[in-house]
Amino acid sequence: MSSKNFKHDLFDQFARVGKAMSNANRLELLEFLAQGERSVDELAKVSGLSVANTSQHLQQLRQSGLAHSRKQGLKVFYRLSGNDVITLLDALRVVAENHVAEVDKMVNSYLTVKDSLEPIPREELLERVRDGLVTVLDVRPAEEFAAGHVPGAINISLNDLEARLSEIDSTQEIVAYCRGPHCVLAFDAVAQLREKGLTARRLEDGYPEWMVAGLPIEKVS
Amino acid sequence: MSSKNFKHDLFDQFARVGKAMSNANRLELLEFLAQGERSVDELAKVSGLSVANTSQHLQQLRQSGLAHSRKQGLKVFYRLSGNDVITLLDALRVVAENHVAEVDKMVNSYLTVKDSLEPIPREELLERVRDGLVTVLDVRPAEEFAAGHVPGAINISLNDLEARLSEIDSTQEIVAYCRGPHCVLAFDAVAQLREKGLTARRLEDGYPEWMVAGLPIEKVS
DNA sequence: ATAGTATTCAACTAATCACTTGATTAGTGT
DNA sequence: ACACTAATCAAGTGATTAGTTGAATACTAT
Repeated sequence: MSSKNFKHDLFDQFARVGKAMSNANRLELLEFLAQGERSVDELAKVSGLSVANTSQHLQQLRQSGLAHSRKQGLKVFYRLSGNDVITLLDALRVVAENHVAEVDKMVNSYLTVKDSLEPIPREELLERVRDGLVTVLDVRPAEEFAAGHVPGAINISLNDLEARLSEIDSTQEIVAYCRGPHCVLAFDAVAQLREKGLTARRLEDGYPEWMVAGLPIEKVS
Repeated sequence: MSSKNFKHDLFDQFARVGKAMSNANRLELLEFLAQGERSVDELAKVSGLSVANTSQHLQQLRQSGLAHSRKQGLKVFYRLSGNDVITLLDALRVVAENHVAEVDKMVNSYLTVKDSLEPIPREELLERVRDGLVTVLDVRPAEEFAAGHVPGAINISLNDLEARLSEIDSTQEIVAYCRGPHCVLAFDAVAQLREKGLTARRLEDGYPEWMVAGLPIEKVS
């Protein structure tokens, strides 16, 4: 094999991974997979894609090395092939945030009051949880919460938030998080809570980033 | 803007960055850009693509936010938009190495004697340079060397290596590096040096990674 | 002005991609 | 064996992509 071809073939392999991340629907599927293992029809439901389409996207993710699959009975479960994939997705997000003008514009315009929603970094949250100063609110669906969450967090999915508002200690600051740094659930939750007069902020990242950072996690047994 | 659309639009923006990395030629251009600013025709020459094709790829990189351009006289110079792009490319490489079977196979088969070429990590090299134990060899072309290199490194491009072998202190271990973790120049250099009976190893990363890690660098003034 | 160089633009072709639809395979429960 | 469900496959459509070629633009030097 000549050095020239070796080089090009190698870049071709890297490009396969890039291709896997070149489609919005696949990126959304990857974000769901970052929460934990999921079956094809769960992913189809939650992403709003047809089952056949979802299946095809997932197969591409598997072929590019980003995901693994496992068959159990009727169902096929997909999962990320490793935590390095979460690191890669976050690197993608960081670059997009820093250099794609539209991303910054979108994030800011979706949240009219940007400054007051200044997100709290992981380490700071960990400290304040230790000191008992904050209520941590996980606004993801119950299944995702069950698969792993920030220690001490309470789980109220966004849909139920209004109804279950009384469960939240309104004297403490609330820190909401969900699937990732731009997951809208947390943005919406903070907006709702602030409307009710509570003090609320957003965690800078989501659960997958917390987990990859090696911070303590808790699971429903 | 509904939350559903916000989410999808955001992933669409992320996908633009993924698209930029979904093509082998663009990834190769990005690796060259990671060495420093380059004009379109330099990039065309070194990548072996036509000028028009190179120009179009570079425009895509600019539109996706990965690169910036600057016109000076007749020439247009492109550069990476930030060091976070190097971080992203490395995250891509890591995932490909870990999960794309072909990458591992290719890297190992190109170098028949893998174990003896065990690369040396950045920090270890830095120590050994301080202690004066190794000769650091930069096998990139002179222009890239000039734009920045590891302190104390000598520059002999791969083509000239055989002719300039006498310039190398054959009593010391030699550590070769080039553009990135898989840059073949360093692989080839190590193979050549070993053939001549010298002790040679490869730096684990290339110059861009060294620079992003915040380690000291040296430039030709 | 004129010639020369670097880059981009515009038009086109072949290949690949995203998605739909309907059929097919694999496993479960009766 | 039969019906049912989850997932995949196969074929087809319209859209996008990578590349070529030749013309157009922008700047420099004579």
